[in-house]
Amino acid sequence: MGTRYKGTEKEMTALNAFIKLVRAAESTISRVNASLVKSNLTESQYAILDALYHIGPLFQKDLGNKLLKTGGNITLVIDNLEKRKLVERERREQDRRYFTIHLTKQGKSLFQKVFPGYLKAVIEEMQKLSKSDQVELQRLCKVIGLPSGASKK
Amino acid sequence: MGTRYKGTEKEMTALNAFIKLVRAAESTISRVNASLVKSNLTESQYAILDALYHIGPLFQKDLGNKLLKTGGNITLVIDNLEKRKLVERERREQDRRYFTIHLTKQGKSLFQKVFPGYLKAVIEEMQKLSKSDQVELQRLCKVIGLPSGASKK
DNA sequence: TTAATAAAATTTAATATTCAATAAATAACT
DNA sequence: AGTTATTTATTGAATATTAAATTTTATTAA
Repeated sequence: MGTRYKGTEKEMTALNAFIKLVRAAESTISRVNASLVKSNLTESQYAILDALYHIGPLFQKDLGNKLLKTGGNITLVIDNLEKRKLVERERREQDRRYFTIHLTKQGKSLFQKVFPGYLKAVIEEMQKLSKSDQVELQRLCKVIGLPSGASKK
Repeated sequence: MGTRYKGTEKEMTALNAFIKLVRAAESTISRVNASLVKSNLTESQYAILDALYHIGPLFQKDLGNKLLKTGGNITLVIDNLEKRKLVERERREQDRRYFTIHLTKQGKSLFQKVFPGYLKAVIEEMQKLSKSDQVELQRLCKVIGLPSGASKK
């Protein structure tokens, strides 16, 4: 496993930690996503429905920030969701640059149908770790996820 | 942070661990990938050059398995690398279904130019954690990354 | 040996993703 | 007011990604 590169111990530790982190995330995501196949939702589409359901209507800009995606990407995924009438764009009258995206009745209903299976898949993945290890993983990932130099004032 | 969903403690722990894992991986990847911009390599292209450099020539099938990508995807990324003359396909005479992919001189040279910066970026990311925490992260991710039911005989 | 099966790679169609350029609307400034 | 700058969203071009169908080659079975 890990890298074949032979370097200093410090390099090897960092490289192996990075590789295992990325692998763990990617393989877990792909298994969890299998729960979305039945409803013909992609991961990106699901992520948007999830945000809208649990947070409420959002601007495209906010969705992009939350999901770490570019504006162009959000535009297209919203387009595809809108074609299926799962979400709607609504122009904001106070500031017409914004579109508020909200779930339609069908979008809400589809999400409610899909979420339990998604949650179940996540739990199945995470239960490979004890509860305390899951908490430990949260701690480590929280640090790693911070933007570089976040500790600087 | 974490999910807005309100469920049982077990659900919340699993969901938050999953979300933080995915976030940590994605945000780290995007920062590390910034080191590839100068050389006009995408993440996928870099991953293939890396594998070929550190492991040696591989069949497309092997690359797909190693990188967790489909055959169709590998075909296209190899196409794009081949256009830039960074890799070459070589038909295997013993079994003409296979192509051996190997680095060209230019591919090897480009990789050698890019790798130090990539490694530096990885180290910078991982040094947010102490060495022992990096090792701990490896341990947790190794478990998480295993296929579900891997413990079953 | 022929027929069926399997395996590696390619192609096609659909969606995703980024970056860069553009359009439209608002905000800020003189 | 009028110009400039900023912000949100869209578009276009390039690459990525998957799933499913197809092609080519090799293996197995009858």
